[in-house]
Amino acid sequence: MGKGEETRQTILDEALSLCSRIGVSGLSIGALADKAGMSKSGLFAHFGSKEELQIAVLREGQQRFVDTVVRPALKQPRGVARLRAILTNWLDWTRRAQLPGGCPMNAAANEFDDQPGPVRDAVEAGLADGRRLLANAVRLAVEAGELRPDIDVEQFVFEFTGIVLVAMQNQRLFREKDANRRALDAFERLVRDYAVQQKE
Amino acid sequence: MGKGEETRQTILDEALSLCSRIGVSGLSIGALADKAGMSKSGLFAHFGSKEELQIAVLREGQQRFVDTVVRPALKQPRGVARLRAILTNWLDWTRRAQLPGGCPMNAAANEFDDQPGPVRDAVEAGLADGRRLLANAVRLAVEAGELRPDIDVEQFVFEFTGIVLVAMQNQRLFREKDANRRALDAFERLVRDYAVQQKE
DNA sequence: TGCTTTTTAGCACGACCGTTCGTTTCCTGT
DNA sequence: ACAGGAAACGAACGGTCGTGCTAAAAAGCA
Repeated sequence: MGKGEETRQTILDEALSLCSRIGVSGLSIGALADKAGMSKSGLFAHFGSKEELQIAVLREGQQRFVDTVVRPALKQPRGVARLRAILTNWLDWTRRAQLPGGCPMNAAANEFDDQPGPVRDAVEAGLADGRRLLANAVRLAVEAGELRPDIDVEQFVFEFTGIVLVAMQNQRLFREKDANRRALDAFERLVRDYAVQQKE
Repeated sequence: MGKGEETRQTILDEALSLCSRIGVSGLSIGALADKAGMSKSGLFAHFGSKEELQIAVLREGQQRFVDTVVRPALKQPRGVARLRAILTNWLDWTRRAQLPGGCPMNAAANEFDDQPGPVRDAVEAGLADGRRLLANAVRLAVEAGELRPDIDVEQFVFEFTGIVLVAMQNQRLFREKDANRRALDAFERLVRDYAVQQKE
């Protein structure tokens, strides 16, 4: 890895942590350059525009999400266990990934849902990736015989995502300690409803 | 209502619609003054600081939320019907309230959850109000004999909020037409699980 | 080593930011 | 109609924004 790639990576690390606190649009090149210990223009040269920087940061965040949430969950067997692992990993992935300010992608989704352009496209693509991934895990649970074959996968993903979103809001805004427990309870209820009939 | 109050109100209307698109922190006094057709300093005088403006906007948004979502739902009888009305009103309240850019309070919740200060406090207080209100409606449904007496009210509110959050993200970011249907389906499942036993 | 390419710094730019101040215009009550 | 106060304005402030341009420094390679 050449010098360029190296500093680019440290910039992205710093940018990710900064933007987790103040958001993707709040991220400013000057402030980021200070954090990274280099000049504005030197940093700028790595990306060419602020938009490119924002997109690069989101991509970096997504990769770290995969590394922190998805990959470890693959060690669980296919089915509900893996879904549960995804949930629990997801619930505190920002802490484990050293992003004290919350999920950058989620923040970006709220900031850019009304601002057409490449950044919004990147956010949409990123979240769509997550949905596909989740849908796959649900289908595996069906194949494993743990969830009903006639399940509406998209509906399951919808409700699963809702649990994650409200848990994050509760723990981030209200600093509630039991948000994760509530999320798990909701998950178990969700699974119970969509589980294969044990006998009527 | 004196002249001052009058223009202050038109400013807040304009500010609310603007901030629904670009967020509370993205709201700039210059841009807002242009929209309102007055000078920066003239507008500024009404609030004294940007922070005060932001808080005033959030308060205005909250009142409009009550007028658009809560008040109409009170026409429904206490119980599940009223809860369902709250949900359906909530799902498209930003359209009916002429806020094309989504719920300002939710946007602010994501922007300010890491930025201590009066604005964050206002957001937290506002959302806490909503939770209390929702919890009350749930308790009325219990009293009406439609939900189990041993229900965990906070848990119900938690899951209800999750449904709303994911529905909004889906309709705003993915422009999905069936987000509302999915939300209603999820709601009915929620209610079914917590309904009084019809007979075992 | 020297040479070429890549990477970084310095500086300046126009634009916009929130805010202050002094002035002018408008409204209101008598 | 007029005085007094409220409301709006225009100009300016110190800053920061993103973005170019040019030169120096560093890195990679012969």
